[in-house]
Amino acid sequence: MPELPEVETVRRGLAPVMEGQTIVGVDLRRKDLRRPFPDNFAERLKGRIIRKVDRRAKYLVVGLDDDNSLLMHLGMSGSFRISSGSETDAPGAFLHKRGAPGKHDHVVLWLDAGTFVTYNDPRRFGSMDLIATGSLDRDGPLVGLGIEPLGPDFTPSRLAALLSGRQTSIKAALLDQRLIAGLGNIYVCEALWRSGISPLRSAGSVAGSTSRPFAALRRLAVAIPDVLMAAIEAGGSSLRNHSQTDGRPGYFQHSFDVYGREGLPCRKPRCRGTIARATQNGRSTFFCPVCQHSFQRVD
DNA sequence: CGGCATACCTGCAAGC
DNA sequence: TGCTTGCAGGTATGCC
Repeated sequence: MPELPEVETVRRGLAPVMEGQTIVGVDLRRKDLRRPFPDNFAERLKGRIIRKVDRRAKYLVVGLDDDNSLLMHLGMSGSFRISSGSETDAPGAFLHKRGAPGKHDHVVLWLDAGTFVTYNDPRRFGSMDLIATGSLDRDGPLVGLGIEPLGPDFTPSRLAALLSGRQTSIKAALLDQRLIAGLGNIYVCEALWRSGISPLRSAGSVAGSTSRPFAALRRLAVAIPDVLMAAIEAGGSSLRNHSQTDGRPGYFQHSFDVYGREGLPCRKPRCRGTIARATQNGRSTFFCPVCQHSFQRVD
């Protein structure tokens, strides 16, 4: 998936075409993604006016005029496509016009401006839920999510407090959505590389104390929002399954500094290291063993 | 509770 | 060329 920058890029693509629109038709092409769709999902969406398209961590939060919110997660391979039909088209007509629907087109929303918003997700790790907007902090998938790495709460002392005392690796801690919500495997690797921190170190050893965070922690607290914002500015990143809402294949994959660069030279100025790959918690980690120092390992 | 492995699903690239 | 294998950005669950 799409990590935070990709979801934000999708949000920016969807908001101008969806906000203020009425959902006049819903084509549910299967009964579930990762989980079943909510009961009467299509019926509950039909006729609703879309107020706002927001984002929380990696979730899209679509506020509706009946005070419910449509929560959508793109999983590993979800993407949206926007296309235009005509006012007299029904959702089915759109599919006929285009010939056979795309193989993994699971949901089509038909908006009253004649726009079709199609959700495609080959691996079906995505999800869609309807939750009362007033209960989002008590009910549904947003419950328990950690702080937004681009939000005002994301400060060095807050980050130190979240990480201090933890024996798990800094890599695993940054991936834990209950602590910080929105980072994924790519941007954790990138942020640790920028900060010169080994992904193998324990989270607690990076943090220092809340009142006096270590220098490495302070570098990390800068690198995380920096790398996310750079990716958003670049249009979000895209690997093989992700695409922007207009169908262009995406964008940032050639500008990763460490992710996917095993065996290639480290890009830090004056560093002569070679990017290595390790496995942590079953996932690939890319790092430079020379400039990302490895003392206090978690092995 | 913390930390880790595993499962979910399909597509693709690499290797034989 | 065709088959098999491993790997992929996600979260949820269960086990110790």
